[in-house]
Amino acid sequence: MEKYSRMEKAAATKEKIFSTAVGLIKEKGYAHVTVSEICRTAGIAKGTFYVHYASKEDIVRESYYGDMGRFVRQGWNEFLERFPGRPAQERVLRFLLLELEFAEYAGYELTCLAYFLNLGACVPGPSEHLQKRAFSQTLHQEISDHIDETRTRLSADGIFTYLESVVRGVMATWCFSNGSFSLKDEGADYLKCAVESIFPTSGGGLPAFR
Amino acid sequence: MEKYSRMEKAAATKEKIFSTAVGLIKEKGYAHVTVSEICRTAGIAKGTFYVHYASKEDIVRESYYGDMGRFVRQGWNEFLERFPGRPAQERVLRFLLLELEFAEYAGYELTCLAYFLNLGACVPGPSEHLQKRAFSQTLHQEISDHIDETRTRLSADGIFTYLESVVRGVMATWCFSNGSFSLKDEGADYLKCAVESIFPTSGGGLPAFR
DNA sequence: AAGTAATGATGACCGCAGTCAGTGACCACG
DNA sequence: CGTGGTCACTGACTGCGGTCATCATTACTT
Repeated sequence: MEKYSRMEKAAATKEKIFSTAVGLIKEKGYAHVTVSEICRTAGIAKGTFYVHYASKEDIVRESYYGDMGRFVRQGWNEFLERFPGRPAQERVLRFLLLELEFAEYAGYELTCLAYFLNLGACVPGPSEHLQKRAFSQTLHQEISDHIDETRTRLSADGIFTYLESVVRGVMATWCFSNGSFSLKDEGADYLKCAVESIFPTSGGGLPAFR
Repeated sequence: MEKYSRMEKAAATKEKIFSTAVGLIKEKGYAHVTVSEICRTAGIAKGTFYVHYASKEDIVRESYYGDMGRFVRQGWNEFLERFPGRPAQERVLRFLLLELEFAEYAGYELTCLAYFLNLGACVPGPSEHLQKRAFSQTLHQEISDHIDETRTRLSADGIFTYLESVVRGVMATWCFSNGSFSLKDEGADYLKCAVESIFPTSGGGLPAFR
């Protein structure tokens, strides 16, 4: 074994905890994995887990939002490349759809759980800081860029909040209903409805994508 | 003490648990109240708690959604009385607003918690059954009654789901942001936006109410 | 009245997430 | 060197939510 600095060793430990935990959770489901089991499998002490993560939930949050960020970024770039210069309505809708698609891709349980845990983070009090999703910047920018094409009283910030709220709400409904409808189809209808009420329709549906 | 039947005794015990728990939670906050403490205060054994309630969370669910039902029903009747024969858009908007108003009335912590716990009920698996909110029937009926006035591809069911999703999403955003904006003002703007995209505007804003 | 079933109530017990006082390897500085 | 301090790491421990075999009392049956 090579010689590592303390920092490198710590980083390696954290990574080992993370990958072990994600593996176990994917294999057996979040509820059926205990922190002790993660530690046993990773070959570390329980206390070490809490050196690197504040809670069991932290693992899911980091995993889910990390993956979501990658997924959305990649899908967005792909869209821009294949369909450059599309109208604002379509661009915004496409972005929002990516979020829904990721939820469906990640699966019902994880989505519900991530939503749940993130919400849990704000339950105790205003002390906790909430996950800021970097990729949301893209949507915000997109809206600001086309604010003159909108027909609404809402400001750019308002539109952003409104649209993100709709996405959240649809996902929550999906969770509440035990994932009983298709986010990609029915969910997309709702998003379309919301986006069209902000950005005027410019003829034709969405071109096929994926 | 009078002679009670078994059922009456059981009901009294359940009520005692409920009122004790709600009292303690309002006093110290959900996270700082333990089931053991509730039992000690109510003068019953821990096992008894679980005879009447499936979990600590059940208390909050029952309390929150019970209050919400009463609040919405009362507000709705009041509205119908004072403003009979209003157009569909306004009626629907008013109903949705009542849900938001209740959230603000119940306060940030409880709302967030109720949302959180309800979502938690669907995390483990599809076995759990979700709280059916009786008062939602009213909104569903309202939409069905005015389905011919709408301008959208969505069915009555779709509109219902869509609008409820928007409410949910706005509430979630409010929770995520630590209750940093006014549901009654900013939240209402979002709802208006959603309702207007379904029901055509028929002149004038909402008349003052409350 | 005697036997039996049903049900509310019990509290010792379990497994879990999370804690904390302590240990030892590493690192900066004299 | 050595030595004092830092930091990753440890695991026995705590307190919690939740369970379950059991009891006690009421209600039903014959």
